[in-house]
Amino acid sequence: MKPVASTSEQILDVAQSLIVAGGYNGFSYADIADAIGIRKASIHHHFPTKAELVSALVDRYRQQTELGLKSLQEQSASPADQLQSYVDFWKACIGNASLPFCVCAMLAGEMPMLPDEVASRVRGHFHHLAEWLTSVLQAGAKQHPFRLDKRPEQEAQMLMASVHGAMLSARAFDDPGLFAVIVEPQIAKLRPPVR
Amino acid sequence: MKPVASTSEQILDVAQSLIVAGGYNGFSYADIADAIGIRKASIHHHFPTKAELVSALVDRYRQQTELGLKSLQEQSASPADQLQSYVDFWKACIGNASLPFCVCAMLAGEMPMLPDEVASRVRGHFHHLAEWLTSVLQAGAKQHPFRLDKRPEQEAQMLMASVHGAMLSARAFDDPGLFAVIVEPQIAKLRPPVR
DNA sequence: GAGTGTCTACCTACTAGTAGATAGATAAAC
DNA sequence: GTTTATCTATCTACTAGTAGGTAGACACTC
Repeated sequence: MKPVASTSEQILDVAQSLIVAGGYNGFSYADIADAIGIRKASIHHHFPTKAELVSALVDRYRQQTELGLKSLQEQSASPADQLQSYVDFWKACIGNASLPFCVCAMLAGEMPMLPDEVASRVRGHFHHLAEWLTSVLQAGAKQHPFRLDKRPEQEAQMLMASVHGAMLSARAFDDPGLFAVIVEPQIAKLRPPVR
Repeated sequence: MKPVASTSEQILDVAQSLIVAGGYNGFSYADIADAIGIRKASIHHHFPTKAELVSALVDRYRQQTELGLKSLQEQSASPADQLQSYVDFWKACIGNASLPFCVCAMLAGEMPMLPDEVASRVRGHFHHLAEWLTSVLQAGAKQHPFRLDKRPEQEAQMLMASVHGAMLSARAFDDPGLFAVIVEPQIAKLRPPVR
Protein backbone atom coordinates (compact mmCIF):
# COMPACT_ATOMS: atom_id res chain seq x y z
CA MET A 1 0.00 0.00 0.00
CA LYS A 2 2.89 2.30 0.61
CA PRO A 3 3.84 4.41 -2.42
CA VAL A 4 6.57 3.05 -4.64
CA ALA A 5 9.91 4.43 -3.47
CA SER A 6 11.52 7.05 -5.71
CA THR A 7 14.64 6.07 -7.58
CA SER A 8 16.91 8.04 -5.27
CA GLU A 9 15.33 6.35 -2.24
CA GLN A 10 15.81 2.97 -3.86
CA ILE A 11 19.45 3.81 -4.50
CA LEU A 12 19.95 4.71 -0.85
CA ASP A 13 18.11 1.57 0.28
CA VAL A 14 20.34 -0.71 -1.76
CA ALA A 15 23.51 1.19 -0.87
CA GLN A 16 22.62 0.93 2.80
CA SER A 17 22.21 -2.82 2.70
CA LEU A 18 25.47 -3.16 0.78
CA ILE A 19 27.35 -0.96 3.26
CA VAL A 20 25.95 -2.94 6.18
CA ALA A 21 27.30 -6.07 4.54
CA GLY A 22 30.71 -4.85 3.42
CA GLY A 23 31.44 -1.25 4.33
CA TYR A 24 32.36 1.77 2.22
CA ASN A 25 34.70 -0.08 -0.12
CA GLY A 26 32.46 -3.12 -0.25
CA PHE A 27 30.10 -1.88 -2.96
CA SER A 28 30.19 -0.15 -6.31
CA TYR A 29 27.84 1.91 -8.46
CA ALA A 30 27.55 -1.15 -10.69
CA ASP A 31 26.27 -3.25 -7.77
CA ILE A 32 23.52 -0.73 -7.06
CA ALA A 33 22.63 -0.35 -10.72
CA ASP A 34 22.27 -4.10 -11.15
CA ALA A 35 20.18 -4.44 -8.01
CA ILE A 36 17.51 -1.94 -9.06
CA GLY A 37 17.71 -2.38 -12.82
CA ILE A 38 19.06 1.00 -13.99
CA ARG A 39 22.40 2.14 -15.44
CA LYS A 40 25.36 3.43 -13.45
CA ALA A 41 25.05 6.85 -15.05
CA SER A 42 21.57 7.25 -13.62
CA ILE A 43 22.98 6.89 -10.12
CA HIS A 44 25.52 9.62 -10.86
CA HIS A 45 22.61 11.84 -11.89
CA HIS A 46 21.15 11.55 -8.38
CA PHE A 47 24.45 11.36 -6.47
CA PRO A 48 27.38 12.76 -8.47
CA THR A 49 30.08 11.13 -6.34
CA LYS A 50 30.29 8.15 -4.02
CA ALA A 51 31.16 10.42 -1.08
CA GLU A 52 27.99 12.42 -1.71
CA LEU A 53 25.91 9.26 -1.97
CA VAL A 54 27.16 7.90 1.33
CA SER A 55 26.87 11.31 2.98
CA ALA A 56 23.22 11.50 1.93
CA LEU A 57 22.73 7.98 3.19
CA VAL A 58 24.19 8.76 6.60
CA ASP A 59 22.13 11.95 6.79
CA ARG A 60 18.96 9.96 6.12
CA TYR A 61 19.99 7.28 8.61
CA ARG A 62 20.70 9.85 11.30
CA GLN A 63 17.39 11.61 10.67
CA GLN A 64 15.48 8.35 11.02
CA THR A 65 17.42 7.46 14.15
CA GLU A 66 16.96 10.83 15.82
CA LEU A 67 13.25 10.77 15.04
CA GLY A 68 12.95 7.26 16.40
CA LEU A 69 14.83 8.00 19.62
CA LYS A 70 12.89 11.21 20.20
CA SER A 71 9.58 9.45 19.74
CA LEU A 72 10.72 6.77 22.17
CA GLN A 73 11.22 9.46 24.78
CA GLU A 74 7.94 11.19 23.97
CA GLN A 75 5.92 8.01 24.26
CA SER A 76 6.45 8.84 27.92
CA ALA A 77 7.52 5.36 28.83
CA SER A 78 9.85 5.13 31.80
CA PRO A 79 13.58 5.52 31.16
CA ALA A 80 13.93 1.79 31.74
CA ASP A 81 11.32 1.10 29.05
CA GLN A 82 12.99 3.56 26.67
CA LEU A 83 16.28 1.75 27.05
CA GLN A 84 14.61 -1.61 26.62
CA SER A 85 12.84 -0.43 23.46
CA TYR A 86 16.14 0.75 22.02
CA VAL A 87 17.71 -2.62 22.65
CA ASP A 88 14.62 -4.45 21.39
CA PHE A 89 14.84 -2.53 18.12
CA TRP A 90 18.30 -3.90 17.43
CA LYS A 91 17.37 -7.32 18.73
CA ALA A 92 14.61 -7.43 16.10
CA CYS A 93 16.83 -6.05 13.31
CA ILE A 94 19.53 -8.61 13.97
CA GLY A 95 17.05 -11.42 14.52
CA ASN A 96 15.21 -11.00 11.22
CA ALA A 97 18.34 -9.80 9.39
CA SER A 98 16.55 -6.66 8.18
CA LEU A 99 19.33 -4.34 9.35
CA PRO A 100 21.77 -6.62 11.10
CA PHE A 101 24.35 -3.90 11.80
CA CYS A 102 24.30 -0.18 12.49
CA VAL A 103 25.36 1.72 9.36
CA CYS A 104 27.40 4.17 11.40
CA ALA A 105 29.09 1.46 13.47
CA MET A 106 30.11 -0.21 10.23
CA LEU A 107 31.51 3.01 8.83
CA ALA A 108 33.17 3.95 12.12
CA GLY A 109 35.40 0.92 11.76
CA GLU A 110 36.71 2.34 8.50
CA MET A 111 37.06 5.88 9.87
CA PRO A 112 40.76 6.29 8.92
CA MET A 113 40.02 6.01 5.22
CA LEU A 114 36.57 7.55 4.90
CA PRO A 115 36.16 10.83 3.00
CA ASP A 116 36.07 13.68 5.54
CA GLU A 117 32.49 14.58 4.76
CA VAL A 118 31.39 11.04 5.61
CA ALA A 119 33.62 10.66 8.68
CA SER A 120 32.31 13.82 10.30
CA ARG A 121 28.73 12.68 9.83
CA VAL A 122 29.47 9.30 11.38
CA ARG A 123 31.12 11.01 14.33
CA GLY A 124 27.99 13.13 14.65
CA HIS A 125 25.83 10.03 14.97
CA PHE A 126 28.01 8.67 17.76
CA HIS A 127 27.81 11.97 19.61
CA HIS A 128 24.05 12.11 19.30
CA LEU A 129 23.54 8.51 20.41
CA ALA A 130 25.82 9.05 23.41
CA GLU A 131 23.83 12.12 24.37
CA TRP A 132 20.50 10.32 24.06
CA LEU A 133 21.69 7.43 26.21
CA THR A 134 23.12 9.87 28.75
CA SER A 135 19.83 11.72 29.06
CA VAL A 136 17.88 8.48 29.49
CA LEU A 137 20.27 7.22 32.15
CA GLN A 138 20.18 10.59 33.89
CA ALA A 139 16.38 10.58 33.96
CA GLY A 140 16.39 7.01 35.21
CA ALA A 141 18.80 7.86 38.01
CA LYS A 142 16.84 10.93 39.10
CA GLN A 143 13.63 8.92 39.32
CA HIS A 144 13.76 5.43 40.80
CA PRO A 145 14.76 2.69 38.38
CA PHE A 146 18.52 3.09 37.84
CA ARG A 147 21.45 3.13 40.19
CA LEU A 148 24.57 4.30 38.34
CA ASP A 149 28.09 3.43 39.49
CA LYS A 150 29.65 6.12 37.31
CA ARG A 151 28.66 9.45 35.83
CA PRO A 152 25.81 9.04 33.32
CA GLU A 153 28.06 10.12 30.42
CA GLN A 154 30.44 7.29 31.20
CA GLU A 155 27.70 4.70 31.73
CA ALA A 156 26.25 5.76 28.38
CA GLN A 157 29.59 5.17 26.67
CA MET A 158 29.84 1.76 28.29
CA LEU A 159 26.36 0.82 27.16
CA MET A 160 26.94 2.03 23.62
CA ALA A 161 30.16 0.05 23.33
CA SER A 162 28.39 -3.02 24.63
CA VAL A 163 25.67 -2.69 21.98
CA HIS A 164 28.15 -2.26 19.13
CA GLY A 165 30.39 -5.04 20.43
CA ALA A 166 27.37 -7.31 20.70
CA MET A 167 26.46 -6.62 17.07
CA LEU A 168 29.98 -7.59 16.08
CA SER A 169 29.93 -10.78 18.14
CA ALA A 170 26.54 -11.80 16.75
CA ARG A 171 28.06 -11.46 13.30
CA ALA A 172 31.39 -13.12 14.13
CA PHE A 173 29.75 -16.13 15.78
CA ASP A 174 26.92 -16.13 13.25
CA ASP A 175 24.49 -16.24 16.19
CA PRO A 176 21.80 -13.52 16.24
CA GLY A 177 20.69 -14.52 19.74
CA LEU A 178 24.10 -13.62 21.11
CA PHE A 179 23.23 -9.93 20.86
CA ALA A 180 20.58 -10.18 23.58
CA VAL A 181 22.71 -12.54 25.67
CA ILE A 182 25.34 -9.81 25.85
CA VAL A 183 23.25 -6.66 26.10
CA GLU A 184 20.34 -7.70 28.35
CA PRO A 185 22.43 -8.35 31.48
CA GLN A 186 24.26 -5.11 30.83
CA ILE A 187 21.08 -3.07 31.19
CA ALA A 188 19.89 -5.30 34.02
CA LYS A 189 23.00 -4.28 35.96
CA LEU A 190 21.78 -0.69 35.92
CA ARG A 191 18.89 -1.57 38.20
CA PRO A 192 19.60 -1.49 41.93
CA PRO A 193 20.82 -4.85 43.21
CA VAL A 194 18.17 -6.93 44.97
CA ARG A 195 19.01 -7.01 48.64
CA MET B 1 69.10 -4.97 16.51
CA LYS B 2 66.38 -7.35 15.48
CA PRO B 3 67.04 -9.03 12.11
CA VAL B 4 65.58 -7.42 9.02
CA ALA B 5 62.17 -8.89 8.39
CA SER B 6 61.84 -11.21 5.39
CA THR B 7 59.89 -9.94 2.42
CA SER B 8 56.90 -12.10 3.20
CA GLU B 9 56.88 -10.84 6.79
CA GLN B 10 57.09 -7.27 5.52
CA ILE B 11 54.18 -7.93 3.20
CA LEU B 12 52.09 -9.24 6.09
CA ASP B 13 53.12 -6.31 8.29
CA VAL B 14 52.01 -3.74 5.74
CA ALA B 15 48.85 -5.65 4.85
CA GLN B 16 47.95 -5.84 8.52
CA SER B 17 48.25 -2.12 9.07
CA LEU B 18 46.22 -1.47 5.93
CA ILE B 19 43.48 -3.90 7.01
CA VAL B 20 43.36 -2.32 10.45
CA ALA B 21 42.80 1.03 8.75
CA GLY B 22 40.29 0.05 6.09
CA GLY B 23 39.36 -3.62 6.13
CA TYR B 24 39.57 -6.33 3.49
CA ASN B 25 38.50 -4.16 0.59
CA GLY B 26 40.45 -1.19 1.86
CA PHE B 27 43.82 -2.17 0.42
CA SER B 28 45.34 -3.53 -2.77
CA TYR B 29 48.48 -5.34 -3.87
CA ALA B 30 49.64 -2.03 -5.34
CA ASP B 31 49.38 -0.35 -1.94
CA ILE B 32 51.58 -3.00 -0.36
CA ALA B 33 54.07 -2.95 -3.23
CA ASP B 34 54.46 0.83 -2.99
CA ALA B 35 54.88 0.72 0.77
CA ILE B 36 57.80 -1.71 0.77
CA GLY B 37 59.31 -0.83 -2.60
CA ILE B 38 58.76 -3.98 -4.63
CA ARG B 39 56.46 -4.86 -7.57
CA LYS B 40 52.98 -6.29 -7.32
CA ALA B 41 54.09 -9.50 -9.02
CA SER B 42 56.56 -10.19 -6.21
CA ILE B 43 53.72 -10.23 -3.73
CA HIS B 44 51.87 -12.77 -5.85
CA HIS B 45 54.98 -14.95 -5.66
CA HIS B 46 54.64 -15.10 -1.87
CA PHE B 47 50.85 -15.03 -1.69
CA PRO B 48 49.23 -16.08 -4.97
CA THR B 49 45.78 -14.68 -4.12
CA LYS B 50 44.45 -12.01 -1.82
CA ALA B 51 42.40 -14.56 0.11
CA GLU B 52 45.56 -16.57 0.78
CA LEU B 53 47.44 -13.48 1.86
CA VAL B 54 44.78 -12.47 4.37
CA SER B 55 44.37 -16.06 5.54
CA ALA B 56 48.09 -16.23 6.26
CA LEU B 57 47.86 -12.89 7.99
CA VAL B 58 45.04 -14.03 10.25
CA ASP B 59 46.89 -17.28 10.98
CA ARG B 60 49.95 -15.32 12.04
CA TYR B 61 47.85 -12.91 14.10
CA ARG B 62 46.08 -15.77 15.84
CA GLN B 63 49.36 -17.54 16.57
CA GLN B 64 50.80 -14.40 18.12
CA THR B 65 47.64 -13.83 20.12
CA GLU B 66 47.40 -17.39 21.41
CA LEU B 67 51.05 -17.34 22.40
CA GLY B 68 50.60 -14.02 24.16
CA LEU B 69 47.52 -15.08 26.06
CA LYS B 70 49.05 -18.39 27.07
CA SER B 71 52.18 -16.70 28.37
CA LEU B 72 49.98 -14.27 30.31
CA GLN B 73 48.43 -17.25 32.08
CA GLU B 74 51.76 -18.97 32.65
CA GLN B 75 53.34 -15.91 34.19
CA SER B 76 51.24 -17.17 37.09
CA ALA B 77 49.78 -13.78 37.79
CA SER B 78 46.36 -13.82 39.40
CA PRO B 79 43.32 -14.02 37.10
CA ALA B 80 42.64 -10.39 37.89
CA ASP B 81 46.16 -9.45 36.78
CA GLN B 82 45.82 -11.56 33.63
CA LEU B 83 42.67 -9.72 32.68
CA GLN B 84 44.26 -6.38 33.46
CA SER B 85 47.30 -7.24 31.32
CA TYR B 86 45.05 -8.14 28.43
CA VAL B 87 43.26 -4.81 28.67
CA ASP B 88 46.53 -2.94 29.16
CA PHE B 89 47.87 -4.47 25.97
CA TRP B 90 45.06 -2.92 23.94
CA LYS B 91 45.20 0.29 25.92
CA ALA B 92 48.84 0.65 24.84
CA CYS B 93 48.17 -0.34 21.22
CA ILE B 94 45.39 2.21 20.88
CA GLY B 95 47.26 4.85 22.81
CA ASN B 96 50.42 4.79 20.69
CA ALA B 97 48.50 3.90 17.52
CA SER B 98 50.73 0.86 16.88
CA LEU B 99 47.78 -1.50 16.39
CA PRO B 100 44.73 0.62 17.09
CA PHE B 101 42.21 -2.08 16.24
CA CYS B 102 42.04 -5.85 16.43
CA VAL B 103 42.56 -7.33 12.95
CA CYS B 104 39.89 -9.95 13.54
CA ALA B 105 37.38 -7.46 14.92
CA MET B 106 37.89 -5.39 11.79
CA LEU B 107 37.36 -8.38 9.54
CA ALA B 108 34.42 -9.66 11.59
CA GLY B 109 32.50 -6.54 10.61
CA GLU B 110 32.87 -7.53 6.98
CA MET B 111 32.03 -11.19 7.60
CA PRO B 112 29.18 -11.39 5.04
CA MET B 113 31.52 -10.70 2.13
CA LEU B 114 34.76 -12.27 3.24
CA PRO B 115 36.10 -15.32 1.38
CA ASP B 116 35.10 -18.44 3.33
CA GLU B 117 38.67 -19.37 4.17
CA VAL B 118 39.16 -15.97 5.82
CA ALA B 119 35.78 -15.89 7.56
CA SER B 120 36.29 -19.27 9.22
CA ARG B 121 39.68 -18.19 10.57
CA VAL B 122 38.21 -14.99 11.99
CA ARG B 123 35.44 -16.99 13.65
CA GLY B 124 38.17 -19.23 15.09
CA HIS B 125 39.85 -16.25 16.72
CA PHE B 126 36.60 -15.16 18.37
CA HIS B 127 36.03 -18.67 19.70
CA HIS B 128 39.53 -18.87 21.11
CA LEU B 129 39.39 -15.45 22.74
CA ALA B 130 36.01 -16.27 24.30
CA GLU B 131 37.44 -19.50 25.68
CA TRP B 132 40.50 -17.76 27.12
CA LEU B 133 38.40 -15.11 28.83
CA THR B 134 36.03 -17.78 30.13
CA SER B 135 38.88 -19.75 31.68
CA VAL B 136 40.34 -16.64 33.32
CA LEU B 137 36.96 -15.64 34.74
CA GLN B 138 36.35 -19.18 35.92
CA ALA B 139 39.70 -19.29 37.70
CA GLY B 140 39.01 -15.90 39.22
CA ALA B 141 35.64 -17.01 40.50
CA LYS B 142 36.99 -20.26 41.98
CA GLN B 143 39.67 -18.39 43.86
CA HIS B 144 38.80 -15.09 45.50
CA PRO B 145 38.92 -12.04 43.26
CA PHE B 146 35.82 -12.26 41.03
CA ARG B 147 32.13 -12.50 41.77
CA LEU B 148 30.23 -13.34 38.58
CA ASP B 149 26.56 -12.51 38.10
CA LYS B 150 26.22 -14.89 35.15
CA ARG B 151 27.87 -18.05 33.93
CA PRO B 152 31.54 -17.43 33.05
CA GLU B 153 30.88 -18.09 29.32
CA GLN B 154 28.33 -15.30 29.28
CA GLU B 155 30.45 -12.88 31.30
CA ALA B 156 33.29 -13.59 28.87
CA GLN B 157 31.09 -12.69 25.91
CA MET B 158 30.02 -9.49 27.64
CA LEU B 159 33.60 -8.52 28.33
CA MET B 160 34.73 -9.28 24.78
CA ALA B 161 31.93 -7.20 23.31
CA SER B 162 32.84 -4.36 25.62
CA VAL B 163 36.46 -4.43 24.46
CA HIS B 164 35.55 -4.46 20.77
CA GLY B 165 32.88 -1.79 21.22
CA ALA B 166 35.39 0.34 23.11
CA MET B 167 37.87 0.07 20.23
CA LEU B 168 35.15 1.24 17.89
CA SER B 169 34.19 4.17 20.10
CA ALA B 170 37.79 5.25 20.53
CA ARG B 171 38.02 5.36 16.75
CA ALA B 172 34.64 6.99 16.16
CA PHE B 173 35.25 9.75 18.72
CA ASP B 174 38.93 9.97 17.76
CA ASP B 175 39.74 9.66 21.47
CA PRO B 176 42.20 6.89 22.41
CA GLY B 177 41.57 7.44 26.12
CA LEU B 178 37.94 6.47 25.68
CA PHE B 179 38.95 2.81 25.44
CA ALA B 180 40.06 2.66 29.05
CA VAL B 181 37.16 4.81 30.21
CA ILE B 182 34.80 2.15 28.87
CA VAL B 183 36.66 -1.06 29.66
CA GLU B 184 38.20 -0.37 33.08
CA PRO B 185 34.90 -0.04 35.00
CA GLN B 186 33.67 -3.14 33.21
CA ILE B 187 36.40 -5.29 34.73
CA ALA B 188 36.11 -3.44 38.04
CA LYS B 189 32.49 -4.59 38.22
CA LEU B 190 33.70 -8.18 38.31
CA ARG B 191 35.22 -7.67 41.73
CA PRO B 192 32.88 -8.17 44.67
CA PRO B 193 31.15 -4.94 45.70
CA VAL B 194 32.69 -3.22 48.71
CA ARG B 195 30.27 -3.63 51.57
C1' DG C 1 71.60 -27.03 -12.46
C1' DA C 2 67.50 -26.72 -9.54
C1' DG C 3 65.28 -23.52 -6.61
C1' DT C 4 64.13 -19.12 -4.98
C1' DG C 5 63.04 -14.44 -5.45
C1' DT C 6 62.53 -10.62 -8.10
C1' DC C 7 61.67 -8.21 -12.17
C1' DT C 8 59.23 -6.31 -16.68
C1' DA C 9 55.38 -6.62 -19.23
C1' DC C 10 51.14 -7.90 -19.80
C1' DC C 11 46.00 -9.37 -19.27
C1' DT C 12 41.05 -9.05 -18.20
C1' DA C 13 37.62 -7.23 -15.33
C1' DC C 14 36.11 -3.63 -12.86
C1' DT C 15 36.38 1.27 -10.64
C1' DA C 16 34.34 6.02 -10.32
C1' DG C 17 33.16 9.35 -13.19
C1' DT C 18 31.98 11.99 -17.87
C1' DA C 19 29.88 13.24 -22.51
C1' DG C 20 26.26 13.62 -25.22
C1' DA C 21 21.76 12.11 -26.72
C1' DT C 22 16.82 11.19 -26.01
C1' DA C 23 12.21 11.17 -24.24
C1' DG C 24 8.67 13.10 -21.51
C1' DA C 25 6.77 16.55 -18.40
C1' DT C 26 5.97 21.44 -17.28
C1' DA C 27 5.20 25.96 -18.18
C1' DA C 28 5.58 30.35 -20.27
C1' DA C 29 5.15 33.10 -24.93
C1' DC C 30 3.00 34.28 -28.75
C1' DG D 1 -3.51 26.13 -28.50
C1' DT D 2 0.58 25.70 -30.59
C1' DT D 3 5.29 26.77 -30.16
C1' DT D 4 9.45 27.34 -27.58
C1' DA D 5 12.21 26.64 -23.73
C1' DT D 6 13.57 24.39 -19.63
C1' DC D 7 13.91 20.61 -16.49
C1' DT D 8 14.21 15.75 -15.05
C1' DA D 9 15.45 11.29 -15.56
C1' DT D 10 17.20 8.15 -18.06
C1' DC D 11 20.09 5.99 -21.63
C1' DT D 12 24.54 4.42 -24.53
C1' DA D 13 29.19 4.89 -24.97
C1' DC D 14 33.22 6.29 -23.29
C1' DT D 15 37.44 7.76 -20.28
C1' DA D 16 41.49 7.11 -17.20
C1' DG D 17 42.82 4.54 -13.70
C1' DT D 18 42.99 0.42 -10.63
C1' DA D 19 41.79 -4.37 -9.33
C1' DG D 20 43.74 -9.10 -8.87
C1' DG D 21 46.38 -12.15 -11.40
C1' DT D 22 49.78 -14.36 -15.07
C1' DA D 23 53.92 -15.40 -18.17
C1' DG D 24 58.44 -15.41 -18.89
C1' DA D 25 63.11 -13.64 -18.31
C1' DC D 26 67.02 -12.70 -15.26
C1' DA D 27 69.84 -13.33 -11.51
C1' DC D 28 71.60 -15.32 -7.17
C1' DT D 29 72.27 -19.25 -4.09
C1' DC D 30 72.85 -23.93 -2.57
